[in-house]
Parts: sequence; structure tokens; C-alpha cells
Amino acid sequence: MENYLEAISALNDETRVKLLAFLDHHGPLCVCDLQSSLGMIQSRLSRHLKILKDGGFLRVDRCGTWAYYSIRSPLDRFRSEALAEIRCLGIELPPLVKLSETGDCKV
Amino acid sequence: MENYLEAISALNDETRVKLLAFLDHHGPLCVCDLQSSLGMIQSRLSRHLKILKDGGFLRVDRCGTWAYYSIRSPLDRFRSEALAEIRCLGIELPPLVKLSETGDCKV
DNA sequence: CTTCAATATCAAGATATATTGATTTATTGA
DNA sequence: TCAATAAATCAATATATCTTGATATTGAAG
Repeated sequence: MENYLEAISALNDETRVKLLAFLDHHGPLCVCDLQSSLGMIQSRLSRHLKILKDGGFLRVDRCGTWAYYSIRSPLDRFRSEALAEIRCLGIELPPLVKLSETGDCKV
Repeated sequence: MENYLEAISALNDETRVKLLAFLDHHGPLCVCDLQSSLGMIQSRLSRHLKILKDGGFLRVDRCGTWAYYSIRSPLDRFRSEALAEIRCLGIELPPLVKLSETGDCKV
């Protein structure tokens, strides 16, 4: 029940659903790229990423000072159904802006 | 997206998950029977039932002053998956106490 | 029409969650 | 060691949600 409610409450926010959809579509991205792509301030983004990670949807791979977030794999049945449903929502995704490769990544 | 978030936020509460599980198990029940079975005060119960109904999980059939709530049918794919997941949680259900048939149903 | 029972809604306070800007931590490289 | 950068955490405020008790609504019965 705790595990279930943690997953549900992670999904219970428009920002996080969009974030999941974006990561699902674009694969592993570091926080500063998510920031530039989604136009969110860093602390807000970091908080939502943590909630999605704790909710079992995301994994983090650290590489130096960068943290790459991606959809956790494998997802359990419920979370993978949830993600499938999100794919069906037809959410409009903003373009990917990768500052991490242009050298402009100063938070 | 609105429809999706309405479903998710309806599920985002332990009380409502238990309520769904109870109705799923026991079929159509009036508010006063849910009250006696789940030990909830009437206004609280009524509020949660409304949220589950608005979230697309429940239907109401009125019969005189009684309101019988039950799982809506058919549920869409996502809601039906959610209900299936709830069934798998192994939630302990309290016994059904039907005051509506013993004449003790005075709120 | 009046009363009563079942349910719904409202108002107030309590609790939880979200947002922002500031600060802290960790890692890299000079 | 020190400075700089990416990311995480904190503190304060704003906003949303939950709970309770009181009140309103609706239908049935006298």
C-alpha cells in the first residue's frame, strides 16, 4: 500500500507527468538539460526528480558533477502501465535543448 | 491530461483506495452502510465518494433518499488497470455492516 | 404542509504539497 | 588548496487537500 501510494502521489502532479513523458521520449538527460528544455528553475526540477525517483519511476546515473536521469528499467507492472497511459495522453513536448554539449551549462 | 489527473488524484488517498476496494468487493452499497462498515463520519465519506465518482471510478443510483454507490462499468483501460492493481494490494477489508436492512440506519 | 431520515454541501481549521531564492554539498580542474 | 560548476537541500511562503461539525437539500410518510 505504501509503495502503491508513493507511485500514485508521484504521478499526481502535472509537472511530473510532463517530466516523465519528456524523459521517456528523450532518454537519459542531466538536470541542466532538463532545466533548459523545460524552463524550470533548478531547485524545483530537482525536487520533482527526487519524487519521481523515490516513487520508483526514475534512476540516476552520476558522472562527475552531472546527474543523468532516465526511466528506471525494469518498471513493475503498475508503473509500466502508468507510463503506457502517459504515452497515450499525447502530451506536447517542448524541444530538447542540450546545454550540456554547448558549453553553456552554468546553472 | 485533465481526465488523467482527475483519475490519479482520486486514487491519491489511502481512504479512497480502501473505499474502492471495499465497494469492489461488496458491490453496491448505500452511504449509511459504508459509514457503519468503515467507521467514517458521513460528511467525510460523502466527500470521498464524490471525488471517486467525479474521478470516473464510481456510479450512484438513487433510490428514494438512499444513494447506492458502486464501481462504474465499464471502466476505461487506465481505471480498470488501477482497480486491478488495487485488488493485488491485499488490502484488509473490515466486515460489511448493513444497517440499511436492520432498521438502525439513523445517521 | 410538516416532519424525519439519508445524503450533500459549506465553513473553519489542520495538514500536506508546491514554488522560490538562498545555501550547502560534491566534484572537477587550476 | 582553492575556485567554479552541477545538483541537492533548506527555509519561507503560497496553495491545495483533508477532517470535522453545522447546515442545506431532497424524498417519503403522516
